[in-house]
Amino acid sequence: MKLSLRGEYALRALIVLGLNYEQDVVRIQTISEQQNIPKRFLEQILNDLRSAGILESKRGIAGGYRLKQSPDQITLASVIRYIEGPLAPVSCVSENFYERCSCPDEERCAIRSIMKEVREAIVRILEGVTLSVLCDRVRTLQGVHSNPLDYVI
Amino acid sequence: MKLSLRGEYALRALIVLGLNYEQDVVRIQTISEQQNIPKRFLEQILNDLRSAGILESKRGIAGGYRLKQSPDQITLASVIRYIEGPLAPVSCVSENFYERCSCPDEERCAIRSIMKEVREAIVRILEGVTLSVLCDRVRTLQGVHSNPLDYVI
DNA sequence: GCAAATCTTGACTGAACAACTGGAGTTTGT
DNA sequence: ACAAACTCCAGTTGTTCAGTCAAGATTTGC
Repeated sequence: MKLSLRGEYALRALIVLGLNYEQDVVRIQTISEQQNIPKRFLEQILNDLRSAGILESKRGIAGGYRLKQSPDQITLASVIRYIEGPLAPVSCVSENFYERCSCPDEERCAIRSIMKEVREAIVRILEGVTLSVLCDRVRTLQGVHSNPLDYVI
Repeated sequence: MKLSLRGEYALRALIVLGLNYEQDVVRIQTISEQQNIPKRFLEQILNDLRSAGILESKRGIAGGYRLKQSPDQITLASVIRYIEGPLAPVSCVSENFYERCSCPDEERCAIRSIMKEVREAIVRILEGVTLSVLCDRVRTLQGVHSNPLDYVI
């Protein structure tokens, strides 16, 4: 698993929206400025998260994005799977993106058996961390502020 | 961490050479045919491993490659770091390939703290697996053969 | 109804990387 | 000297990454 900038931006944006959960929608530009993410690029990413059913949007002059799912139902694993693809280091050990690899005997492949362990370890962590856990961690790391949009992630 | 074909080929080749440790050199072509790896590509990869000090080569008509280090001194972590780069999912949590990321406060970044855990888990596994462990696992998975070059990895 | 701000969609680009392929050169054993 | 092997450099093809741009659709305030 490798997190590209795209994935990192997605997580940063989700945290902003998570801290603002059940409030009004947040504008792309607000997130873009606050998190220093190129606006056009962020547009794409948020749209992808909307197609994934994680966000919902409101159009027009008072428009913006908002979480559709509850923060404690959104795991890092699911977000990263959606944005980046497989969590496993090789796709022949991936559950969700399995692809056969070129080795002659997959069942008895020693490399594969190690990579399965790696995959397990990664999944165990990322399935366990929800957006609400992440937001809590932000609050802990930064202390309590009055306005959630002030958080530096 | 994501293992590209290049990295997978490197590991497969190393296993062949590991099973043949302290024997004669093995020719590129032998490894290529046995493991179904494009010869020219494998050439490059073995050369890289030689520059890394992991392999040594012998030129000429009876030439080929051989492990330079002992199999129990070669960890998967070191091989993958050399061939692929950082093990960490983002380079701002990498020990060996650290790069600052774009978030405003790295020390208090919640994403970073999760990614550190992921990195730790990956490293713990891959530092613990040496080439000799891997070769043992191949022998276990496949039973004992007379000729090490017969192993299907 | 109109303007302004916002999201939506899709195409486009430039750089980097992956996975090879080719060819010329060098070393070595016989 | 010669052929089989490795070494080194260069180029190719295709894909992904990280954006950018343009044009369109939607909503709201006035």
